[in-house]
Amino acid sequence: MDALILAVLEDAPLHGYAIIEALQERSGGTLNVPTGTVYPALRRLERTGFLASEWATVGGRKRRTYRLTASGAGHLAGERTAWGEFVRTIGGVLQPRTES
Amino acid sequence: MDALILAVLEDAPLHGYAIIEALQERSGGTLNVPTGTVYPALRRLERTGFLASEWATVGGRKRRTYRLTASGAGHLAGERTAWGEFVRTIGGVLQPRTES
DNA sequence: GTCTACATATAGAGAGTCTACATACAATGA
DNA sequence: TCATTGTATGTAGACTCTCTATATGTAGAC
Repeated sequence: MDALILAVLEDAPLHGYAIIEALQERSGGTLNVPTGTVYPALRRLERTGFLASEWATVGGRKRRTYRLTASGAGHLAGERTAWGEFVRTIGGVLQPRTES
Repeated sequence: MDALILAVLEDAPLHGYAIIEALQERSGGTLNVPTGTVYPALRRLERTGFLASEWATVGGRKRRTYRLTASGAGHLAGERTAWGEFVRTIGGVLQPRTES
């Protein structure tokens, strides 16, 4: 989850609600992330220093806009590598053994 | 985790300890699953009906050998499909956007 | 006699996700 | 005018899974 959020914030800063929409769009509607997952995750990522946030008011609505920090970008790079290794490992174990 | 266990039991029935070794072997040593993960998982899978077990004594040591049920095999097939979709979805979101 | 490998199992901590709820403003439509 | 839908943030509590640590016991090697 954390890596996904960092990934959508890589291109441009977004607020929580927009992040949820971005995740849905990028996944072709597959990913349906509830607010109870995203908002705690954002706070967690900010506390860790991977994100920074600012309040803004747009059209009478308050938004908390998050942006990726340098630290967060570095972490994202590591997560991408780890994801690739993870997929290879799990895929290798899950793969059916041919009997011959 | 559950799918990984089902996968290693697809070829032949194994007992808990052997499952841990099989997971390590298949992953090239990457996967190091502690007993506190495997044994509860095995009981869970048996309770669900995906596995069945029998006690055996080999060389003075007691073994509980688990085998895949038909239900478990069906579940494994579904999990493999789900894994593929999951990888595509996450990979798609995680993938860096080229700016052009 | 002690250490390592084999073998199973549980208790409790920790972390993350989900459901459900609470709040509030804007815009649309009946 | 009032209800509904969409935008927007957030928390509480339940739930599930994984991990660490611990407990127990046998077999074989040194």
